[in-house]
Amino acid sequence: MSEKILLIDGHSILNRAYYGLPELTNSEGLHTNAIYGFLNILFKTIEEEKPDYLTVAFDLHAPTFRHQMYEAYKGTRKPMPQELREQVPVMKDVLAAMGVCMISKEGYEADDLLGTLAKKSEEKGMEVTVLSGDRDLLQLASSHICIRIPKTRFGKTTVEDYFADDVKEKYQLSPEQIIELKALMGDASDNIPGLPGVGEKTATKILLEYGNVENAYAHVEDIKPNKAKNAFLEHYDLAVLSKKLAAINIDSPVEYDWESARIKDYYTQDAYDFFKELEFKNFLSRFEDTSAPAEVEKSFSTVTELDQAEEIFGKARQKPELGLHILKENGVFLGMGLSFLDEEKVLSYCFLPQGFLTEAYLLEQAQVLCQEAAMVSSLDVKSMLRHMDLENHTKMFDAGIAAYLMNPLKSAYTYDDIAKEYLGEMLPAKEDLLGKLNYTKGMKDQEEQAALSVCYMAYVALKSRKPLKKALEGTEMLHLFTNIEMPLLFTLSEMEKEGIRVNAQALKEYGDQLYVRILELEKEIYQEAGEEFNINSPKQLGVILFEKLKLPGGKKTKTGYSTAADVLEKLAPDHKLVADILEYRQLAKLKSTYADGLAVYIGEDERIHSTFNQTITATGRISSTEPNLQNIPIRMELGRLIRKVFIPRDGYVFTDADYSQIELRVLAHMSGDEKLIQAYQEAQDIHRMTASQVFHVPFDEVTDLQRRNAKAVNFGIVYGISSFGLSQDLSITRKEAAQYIENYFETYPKIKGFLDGLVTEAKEKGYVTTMFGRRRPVPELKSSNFMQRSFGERVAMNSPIQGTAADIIKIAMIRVGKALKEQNLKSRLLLQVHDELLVETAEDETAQVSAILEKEMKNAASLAVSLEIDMHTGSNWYEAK
DNA sequence: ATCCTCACG
DNA sequence: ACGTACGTGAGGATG
Repeated sequence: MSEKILLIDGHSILNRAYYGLPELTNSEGLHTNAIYGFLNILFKTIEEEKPDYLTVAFDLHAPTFRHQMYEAYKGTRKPMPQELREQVPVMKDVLAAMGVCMISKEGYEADDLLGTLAKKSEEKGMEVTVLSGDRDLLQLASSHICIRIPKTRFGKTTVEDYFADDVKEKYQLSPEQIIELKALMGDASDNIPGLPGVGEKTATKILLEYGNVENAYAHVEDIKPNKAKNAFLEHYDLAVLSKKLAAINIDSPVEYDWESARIKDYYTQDAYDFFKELEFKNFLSRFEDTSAPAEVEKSFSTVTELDQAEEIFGKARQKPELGLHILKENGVFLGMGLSFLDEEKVLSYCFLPQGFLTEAYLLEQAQVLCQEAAMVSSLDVKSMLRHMDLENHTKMFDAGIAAYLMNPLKSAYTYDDIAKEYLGEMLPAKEDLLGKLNYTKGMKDQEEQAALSVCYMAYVALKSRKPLKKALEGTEMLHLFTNIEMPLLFTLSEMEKEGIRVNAQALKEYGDQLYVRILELEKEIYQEAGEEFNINSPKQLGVILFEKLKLPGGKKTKTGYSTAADVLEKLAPDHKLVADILEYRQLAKLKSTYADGLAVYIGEDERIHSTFNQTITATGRISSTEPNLQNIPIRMELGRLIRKVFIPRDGYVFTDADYSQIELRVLAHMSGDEKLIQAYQEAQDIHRMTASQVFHVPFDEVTDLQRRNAKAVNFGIVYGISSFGLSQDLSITRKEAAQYIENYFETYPKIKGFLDGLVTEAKEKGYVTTMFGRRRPVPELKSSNFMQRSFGERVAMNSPIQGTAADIIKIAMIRVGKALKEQNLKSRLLLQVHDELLVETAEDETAQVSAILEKEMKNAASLAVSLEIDMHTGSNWYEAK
């Protein structure tokens, strides 16, 4: 069998990969998507073709012989974007580390080198594959030279193969005629001029008839489309030049030794280090044998036998420090990871619920371990607490929360990420081990891999504790972690376990009522529109409103017309159809998200147990999911009625307390603006006071409009003021909005200084902080994009305010929970909605609960202004607000 | 999977 | 000139 050589057009493939793949960077901010894509295509091709030789050709910056021929050739390719340019030298280094042969030559393009090598290799009797994104190369195709053109679209790569016959089939022309084709039609991307008015169609026709440019010119009078004939007469010299430009030089003076291109083992240590640095985890698995041995010995094993398990648990109970993870998916227990240090060796086990190793037994053992160990670390302590009753122990360490505090912008805190960042170890991620399988399926089909993943979780939890603690110390967040986040975790766990009672019957009736009206509206809308369509489809609705009925409003979103409420509201007064659609939307939302949506979460205990997530938001707030109980309607009366289905257990009432303008008070404190502080000390109605001071009118003469405007400005300040945003909100001009803002800053002079200071600080340090030291990085401030940068500025202004308010209510929650227990009350904290706490209060404890809420919420932080709350009791959530 | 819309603070 | 208010989660449509 003849030998095979693979030749690659380096820049062309990098280009393809760059534009075909989404942006990708490693932790250092180096762009890596082109390199990643290149390697992907390289590995894939090598695996498919199994070549004996490999060479990558790169262009140099030096001018080529084409420049001497044609002045305009200079401007050729459009300039490379910086994000791609920076990847080129790294790509070459990676290839060098892999021992891949590379060539380039002054005065010649990669095409010419590839053409020369392809032809020479063919002469030596080899099978040749040329990999390039450039169709120019098709002229090289023969029965032994295959041109492969990868196409990357939406992350998927398909490859088109061209031997000589394939070129003929696709273009009706021989490979050599591709040069003629280019000469006639030109190539914009290569800056090759063509004949005006001659495209691919005409060019192909001419070539089928006359074979080549010269012969066509000889018969120029017969050339069919008059336009082409004239173009030929006028610009024949141009076509001849273009032909020379398009022709690949297959006789470049390259010195090339095939032996140096022979494929060796490219899984070298150097390459491994590179892949690690670039964070190409998928590729690292190719380096099984050459991977660096870890410093500490590790062992990962799966346990399914009772006697084995008992021995391990016995050993673990002697250990001071454990890593633990309980794996549950969709409410099903799938396994338990346990890790500890044993004679300089880290042992990690995954216990699977099989035979005598029942779920109950394993969880019981886990609880015992948690009670007896001096320190237990886990990636998610709260999920563990679901299965066990633990007092608020200070010996628990939540590595997920620690990693979140270090960088709250990540979308997840997985063991492989934490290992990479805090242990410097590259562990295969869940996706590497199981692909797209979830753990439930993974445990069935790939038990070993899934179990290994569980081992890693316990292992990373154990090992990352100290580095994470160090990192928290170094960023002055250890106090925040130890005294706020960790205790809060226990409070949140209790809230989740407690749940909130919901009247399923009432909820059903509410939904049924909505449905009656929805059907009515649907009928009317179809009539008014003159046809039936899906009202829930913004696309279809846009066509009906703005094309069929030609209502004003035009385009707005990328994909078509905006049908958002603020757009429709402008049309509603004049068009009943639009008003009906708005009402329909409102009802449909209430029914799908709330009436129907909540019903499925009601448990056997009549209660809904939401999950409160502590590691989601960028600012430090908590979030609520499955279901979200932090966005239950209240602003519109019809929606607000839903709150009547949230009821306390028998013999209890609800006590609801919410902070009054906590964010504005935080702003007053943090800025130290005396005028705003004073305003809070004097007035109950801060918005009226603001209006009075900003618009220079006596307090009692402030009009409703003035108050409304002042309120909007107050909001705007907290959001990171911009005149545009304010103008949108108030439907005024930007100029007017800017005037309001200016007046505001004149009235409260220190606010501007404070907000500007936050932006400056963020630019200098790269992050902003809350009163309690919580950090939020603001990488957007470094962006070259104006929009992104402006966003960064608003974030820098808003996050310390929103985040400090979040810190304060977290402190209040911990203290309220603690006080309820210490006073031996039956009442329990159920929900937190950012500035509001809801307590299920035993009827005979209402006074104590009110006192606790009042005291703990008001005293959670000591500010220059007082923290005030509004408090209500009621027999359901509607009544308690 | 991603967009649009809309519910809350 | 750019094209937005800050922070979330969920449902439905659509590719």
